[in-house]
Amino acid sequence: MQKLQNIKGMRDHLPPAMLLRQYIINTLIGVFERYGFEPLSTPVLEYAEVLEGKLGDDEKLIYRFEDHGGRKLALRYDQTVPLARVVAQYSGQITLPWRRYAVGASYRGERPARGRYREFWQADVDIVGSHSPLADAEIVAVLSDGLEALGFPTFTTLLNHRQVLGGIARVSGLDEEAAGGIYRAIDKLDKIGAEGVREELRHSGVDQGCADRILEMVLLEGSSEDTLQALRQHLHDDARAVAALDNLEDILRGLEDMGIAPARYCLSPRLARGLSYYTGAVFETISSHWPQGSLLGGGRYDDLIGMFAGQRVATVGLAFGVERLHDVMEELGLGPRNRTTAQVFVTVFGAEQRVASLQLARELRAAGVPVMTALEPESPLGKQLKEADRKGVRYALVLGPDELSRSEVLVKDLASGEQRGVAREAVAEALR
RNA sequence: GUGUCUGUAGCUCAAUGGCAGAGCACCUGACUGUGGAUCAGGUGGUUGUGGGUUCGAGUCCCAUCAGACACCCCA
Repeated sequence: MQKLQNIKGMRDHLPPAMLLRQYIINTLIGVFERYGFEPLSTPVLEYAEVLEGKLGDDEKLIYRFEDHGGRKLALRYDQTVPLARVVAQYSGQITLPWRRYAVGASYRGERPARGRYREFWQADVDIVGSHSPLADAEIVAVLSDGLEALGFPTFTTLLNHRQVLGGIARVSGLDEEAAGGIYRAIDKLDKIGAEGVREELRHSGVDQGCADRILEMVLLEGSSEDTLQALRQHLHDDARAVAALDNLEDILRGLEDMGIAPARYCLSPRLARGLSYYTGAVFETISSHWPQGSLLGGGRYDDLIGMFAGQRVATVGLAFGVERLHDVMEELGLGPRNRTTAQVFVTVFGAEQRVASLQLARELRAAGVPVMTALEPESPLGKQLKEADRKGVRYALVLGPDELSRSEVLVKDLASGEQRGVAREAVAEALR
């Protein structure tokens, strides 16, 4: 018999963890659907060639398999490539622009860390087929509303644009192609400080004057409007950067018009992200409670979704990482503290009262109250109450001879210890 | 993928190279219509796994698996 253990980076989710996970997922789905996003589900397995050639260096992280027929398969790496496949495969059945969400597992053979696993769930939202800055704004709005619905007290979404970074590189006289390392250095500003970035830039072969110019732009702080104006002055010679700043201004106005609290977002020229497939706006949410890095992120990627269709399909989206949210919420004590699904435990006093108790449970369920019943009518009441308490059920109901003779039910609040007799027909109401 | 650290009862952790232990949890009872508190008793281990050194290994060495942290990258 093999030792029982999990595959590295893959976890079991026991009921307490599962209850919080489901709360997170259900809460997010609620927000998505209030914006009119539609659900999509695709298989966890894809033909390997569907995933190949889209991820660059990350390709080695893909889990690959052969099935019994020798077909080369792969576990999906994210929800984005499957979306691209669906958009191409069902073009006749999909009306653009399409707001779609997908919740499910993806797999990456990375080194696991806190908030980062080899099997992980994402709640992914995208708007497919729209260039509008309102689409970008709406994704950020969904992000904001989602985190607020989950009860996050503080978070900020940093906004930037790929062509703002490109402009910063260009006006500093750098080869854009070779600028990847520079973006990564810039992105680390908050972690390693201005001098750390200067050091890294120098290592990348950037001369002192260039580094100073880059840092001057990247260190801009303050209101989004001020940052925007300052960047316009620095980048006014670069047409693509100017267009990007116009786009960011439109997105910011969209957020304002949508009524998203200004404290929730901020223009940040230092935000870089992976950038491998982003083509426009990028964003990333940070929280002081998650020093490990970004809570979630996303952006516009106009080239990726259309690749199977053979045309550009403007798309903007983001992914909520369920495990990461779960780990942060657990640390912060956010979310419901339920340890079980049942709100009520119906005891069975004895053989004589068994029918009455089971029928009461049925009535409560019909009224929408989640109920679990005692399975051992012979066991003493104390033991049944103990079971209810240990399961974490809020109320215990007792239907003994005394209660039955008065057509009452004893309702005991296991948290406070208070108990009272309630008329049988009023029990469901009393438990609300 | 690189580096550092950790792994002993269900959980949190003790044990100088020399008899594997405690607290909590769990089970039973004190308590035949009342859970939590208290008291008494009890169950529970191939010390992650496989090798090696040694008279003797939880302890030292090697490998491996898993976890944590910092890089890398990301949800």
